[in-house]
Amino acid sequence: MNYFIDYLNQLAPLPHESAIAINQITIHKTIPKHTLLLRNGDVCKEFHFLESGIARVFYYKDGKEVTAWFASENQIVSAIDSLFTGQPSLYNIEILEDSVIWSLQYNKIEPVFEKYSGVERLGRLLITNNYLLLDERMKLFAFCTAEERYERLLLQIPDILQKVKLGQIASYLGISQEHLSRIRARK
Amino acid sequence: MNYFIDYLNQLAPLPHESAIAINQITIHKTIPKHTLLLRNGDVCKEFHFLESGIARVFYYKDGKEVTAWFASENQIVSAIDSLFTGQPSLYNIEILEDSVIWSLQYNKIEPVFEKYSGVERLGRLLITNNYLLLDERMKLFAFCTAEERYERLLLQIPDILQKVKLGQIASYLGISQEHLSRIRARK
DNA sequence: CGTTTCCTTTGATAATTATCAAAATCGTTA
DNA sequence: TAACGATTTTGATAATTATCAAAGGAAACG
Repeated sequence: MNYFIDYLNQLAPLPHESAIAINQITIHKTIPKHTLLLRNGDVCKEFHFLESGIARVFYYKDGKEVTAWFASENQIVSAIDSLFTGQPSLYNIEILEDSVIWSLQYNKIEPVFEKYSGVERLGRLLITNNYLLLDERMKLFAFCTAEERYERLLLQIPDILQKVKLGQIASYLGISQEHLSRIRARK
Repeated sequence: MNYFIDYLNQLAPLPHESAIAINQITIHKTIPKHTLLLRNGDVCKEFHFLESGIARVFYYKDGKEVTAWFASENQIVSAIDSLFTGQPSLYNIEILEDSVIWSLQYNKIEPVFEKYSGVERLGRLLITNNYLLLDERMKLFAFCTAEERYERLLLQIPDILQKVKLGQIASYLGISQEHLSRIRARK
């Protein structure tokens, strides 16, 4: 039916009827680069599936932007802290390259959960997946040096250097831009 | 009925029938301190609710123990990375003080999910909660100095100093034991 | 093109934190 | 209470990483 439904379907089989229900609360958009999908302080009400393009999640620390997450094709991006709590988010979501996305309106999903227990399961698997990703990121910080984290990121999103500024990558790795520059120099 | 069911019930209303179903796959145990509930390399097959006592999750890095998580009364502890993937865990789970726990046998939960969609929802909320906790921990590392993280931990588990060795706390905070000792000295 | 602006690299220095070794403290038990 | 083992603190030094400033390059725009 569409990329987003395909993605969900691969997490858990999604009957046609519930696929339609999800489709009805999902908006397909083309977003130009530099768009802010969410500004910190706002409540996040959607989560976005990236059909193509690249996005980053960042927050401000001492007035400076710090990247918390990158998302590229076939990934979910959202401010989960806000989406699930209804509290204003600390995070900003920025589209870095022209992107095609599917935005699911989370405030309309409750009736769909009620009606289709398979969707409830999908929700569980989706958040479980995201938990595991976050756990991976914690382990990466726990086990690996900045240099190793940098190499891992390159494996994960090989063309990230072409699309993202060095300072944004450095803050994602938890180091200063200068330090990342020096790490790259000695290779 | 029991502490664990009470806890679940407060996440989402749990009909009597499904409470019984959960109860049937849950084991109530008293665990003496220093017990290893899970050893790294093993697959985690349960998750544990702490009725009383304290536990920690740790891994080995360069032969040294590093604490990833503390859990105390009314909290869940598990090696979620392994529980949900079936892969061997990097984590160890150790009981630090004599504890009373409820261990849910996760490999028996699938039929319960199938039968009671409310339990599926509970599973979703449970993992969502844990996601938010992990996100908090990430933010703590992102936004706060080791000193602030230490103070936050004291607020969260005030008597942790009485129960846990300093080195274990230091590794949880991401610093050396000596450094934590010095942080404490200048207060 | 030439110029302007933004981004990355390089250099020098300072701050933070780790490491190693030894001393001090605490708790337990003979 | 004395003595032992375990834990924590302290001191000295080294390693890591940040910060600030300036130079070099690359991209964007007239």
